Amino acid sequence: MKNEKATKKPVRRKLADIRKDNSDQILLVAEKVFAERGYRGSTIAAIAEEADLPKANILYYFKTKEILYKAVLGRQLGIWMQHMDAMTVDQHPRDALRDYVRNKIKQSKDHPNSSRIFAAEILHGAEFLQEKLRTDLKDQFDRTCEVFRGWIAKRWMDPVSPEHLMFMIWSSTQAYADYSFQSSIMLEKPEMTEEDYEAGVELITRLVLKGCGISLL
Amino acid sequence: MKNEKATKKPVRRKLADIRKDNSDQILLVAEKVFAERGYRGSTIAAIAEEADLPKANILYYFKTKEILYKAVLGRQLGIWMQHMDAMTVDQHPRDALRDYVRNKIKQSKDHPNSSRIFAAEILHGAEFLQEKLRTDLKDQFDRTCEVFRGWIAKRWMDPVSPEHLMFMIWSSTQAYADYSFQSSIMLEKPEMTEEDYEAGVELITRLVLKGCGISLL
DNA sequence: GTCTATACGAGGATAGAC
DNA sequence: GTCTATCCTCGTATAGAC
Repeated sequence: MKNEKATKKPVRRKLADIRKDNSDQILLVAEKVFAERGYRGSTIAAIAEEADLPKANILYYFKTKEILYKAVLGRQLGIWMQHMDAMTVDQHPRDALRDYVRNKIKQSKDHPNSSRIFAAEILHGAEFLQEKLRTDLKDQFDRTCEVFRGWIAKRWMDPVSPEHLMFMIWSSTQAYADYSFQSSIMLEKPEMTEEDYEAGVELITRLVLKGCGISLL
Repeated sequence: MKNEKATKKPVRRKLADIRKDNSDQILLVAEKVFAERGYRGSTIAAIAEEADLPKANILYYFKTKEILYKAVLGRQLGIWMQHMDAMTVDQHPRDALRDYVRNKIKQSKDHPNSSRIFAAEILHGAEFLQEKLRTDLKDQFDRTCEVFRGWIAKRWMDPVSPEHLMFMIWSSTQAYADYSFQSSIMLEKPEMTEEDYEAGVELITRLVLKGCGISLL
């Protein structure tokens, strides 16, 4: 066994574990900072301070700021897409769409930072994310559009454009993360409540279902 | 022959006009750069280069980068809100909402930069815009919600939440500017066409009207 | 593996010539 | 009103002690 002498820790932890814990912690903090201030607005110093570590330590784990940012993006892509997959052509669109809208808004509530990072990234041309959009997201998008087409073929919903329906659901649900600062100002409260999100779910579900000719019951 | 007044412009123009022309030109270019790269990502050098002027000239007209950015924001707020005002309680919601959606998407198409600047600003906490949101936009928002309530009272539409309906219309129409990079990737085209915007108008109008119990005819 | 000190470059802002 | 040269701060990244 090598390097046994090197460990000063009383607890026996593999170096790989320490590394993973620390880099997970950094990723978590970086996600928050990037979401709040954007890629260029975020400084390594700010991330370091938030993580309560010296600057150099951040760069020990992630060699450059760009590498760290891409790591954050990559980690979030799965979270961001995970619910699209749940819709299948065998389900009735009433249930599938209702669940999707609910889950997507719940995600906006629980992980607003993932959503904001993606939104900012796309807004500015998806410089770092373009390739993943063209592959991962595009595949998922096509599969989901295919499900919508299946429902239309079964006469379970009206023949609306699957692509634009998807855009509408994405944007209106994401708004509950991306524009929540604005929404809470309009609603005159310090921040959105559970009831506000619930009202959003209800309204969007209603518009989608009735709009596509699917009865609500 | 030495052109005796070569240093001066041959056309007699007031200094005030020169100033206005130049600052207008700078604002136009700055709008583009800020939209593409965000506030912190934009450099005065980049704006100067795009405007084909030296750096110092930009700062002669706008003392600081922040002042320039706020000028851009202020200039766009009107454009961004102008169509909300057009909806009145006397109109039938079928016509008013259809026109609003159409105009809002047209705006996303014609002025994508205004929309992107606002979206980025709000995403990151509306640091520079918060006051204007609390006053100008909030007032307009309240008036429009009041119009919706009037329609509901007249039984012209179902009793849906005016606030969340507004959020839904804002976000889904704005997406045609903010997320157009993503949308065009999903649609597998270099950029969105006239027909794509038209399909968006149609889908959103349909969902809003049918969703609120307003007949389409 | 952790941290201090520092090199180095980018970018905002200013002085002052023309 | 226009522009060159320059200052200076801030932020990334590295070297090297512990």
